[in-house]
Amino acid sequence: MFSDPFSHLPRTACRTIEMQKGDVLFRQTQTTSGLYRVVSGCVTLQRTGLGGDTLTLHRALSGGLFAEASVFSETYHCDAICTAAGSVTKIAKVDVIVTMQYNSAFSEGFTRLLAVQVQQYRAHIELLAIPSAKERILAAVQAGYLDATVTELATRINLSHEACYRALRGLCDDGRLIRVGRGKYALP
Amino acid sequence: MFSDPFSHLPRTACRTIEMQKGDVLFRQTQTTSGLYRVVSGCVTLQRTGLGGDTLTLHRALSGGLFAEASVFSETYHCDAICTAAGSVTKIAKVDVIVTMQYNSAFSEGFTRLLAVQVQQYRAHIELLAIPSAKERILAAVQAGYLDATVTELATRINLSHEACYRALRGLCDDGRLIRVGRGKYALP
DNA sequence: GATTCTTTATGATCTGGATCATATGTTTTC
DNA sequence: GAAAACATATGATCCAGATCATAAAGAATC
Repeated sequence: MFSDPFSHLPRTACRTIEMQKGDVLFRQTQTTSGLYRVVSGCVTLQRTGLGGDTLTLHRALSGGLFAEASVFSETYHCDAICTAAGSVTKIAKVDVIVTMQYNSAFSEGFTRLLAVQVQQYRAHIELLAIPSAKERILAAVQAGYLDATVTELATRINLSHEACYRALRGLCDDGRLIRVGRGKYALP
Repeated sequence: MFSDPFSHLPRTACRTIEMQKGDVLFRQTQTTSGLYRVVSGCVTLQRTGLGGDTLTLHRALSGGLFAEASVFSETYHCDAICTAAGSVTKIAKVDVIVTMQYNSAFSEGFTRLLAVQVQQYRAHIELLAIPSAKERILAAVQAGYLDATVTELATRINLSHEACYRALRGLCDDGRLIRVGRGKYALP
């Protein structure tokens, strides 16, 4: 595993912000000032269309970054709203830009981090395209998605938890998965 | 719109490769030598698990890049198989690495390109999570997805074309979309 | 220009997953 | 330690989208 590229930044580059549900971190069209990492809680990125309808663009959870592209843009392209209380670390855009220019380890690390995310999102999109619940779950287990609760897995792959449990049982009946304990499954 | 960062590379960095269906561009565990852009045709990235099952990680179409992360890795993490005849441009890893270090316009452009892709994939994943066909299609039209055929739109958002057409009609009946022609729909 | 192929479009039927309902076991809260 | 909340798990029923079938229109090929 690779170290966090943001550790190359000056300590002053990172500022922790506490947030309550409903707090707005930034608004669309505001001048960009930084990117963020969620420490705890949840932040939803969304955009409001001309008709007033809200389009959700991302839900950033604990450990996840968001607004990376703001480094390259004058203004934010959406709103960031706290949807579960917690805290975020704001990483100052100025420091990111300067460090990118003068510290190649940071520059490379940041780019690598984005490239790996691209990989992961592409794979996830392919997985979501698998029509059958059973096959999708098997692929998800193979891809290492079952690292928390089964209900979280279900949500993550767009299934109800009932469908998820049933398919897990079906896969065990088929000998394609092994139930090693309550909520725990392994590949044979 | 931003220019292609790869235009900063020396001309010798890019090599066009013709491919037939079934051709292998690289194999998992092979030493990395470059990343690719699809000129025409289709390339599928896949990984074979211990059980012999194949997991599709990405389908790269015309204009799309793949194997960006190979720049940061010793070996390819999957196989790249041609699934529709055409050609790809192979971009030499060595040139990417060197240009990244000495040409900040390239470095920044490449990083931006990845950041924008992250944004787009995240938004796509949120869209795929919309349960109802009608709402998913409306969101897709709002997000600009209906830029080709309705059947392509349907596939892209994991719906059958029949469900897609029916939902489009429903949205028109509701006054939430306007049918401006055969296969053409606009927002009110 | 005729033929073939593809896209658009619709109706009927089927089905796999969603929803509803319930129970048990585990974890968290007080 | 008791109560509340949450995760795991299952059965029954429902339903929204998939599948099957068909037709018309438009694009591509010869």
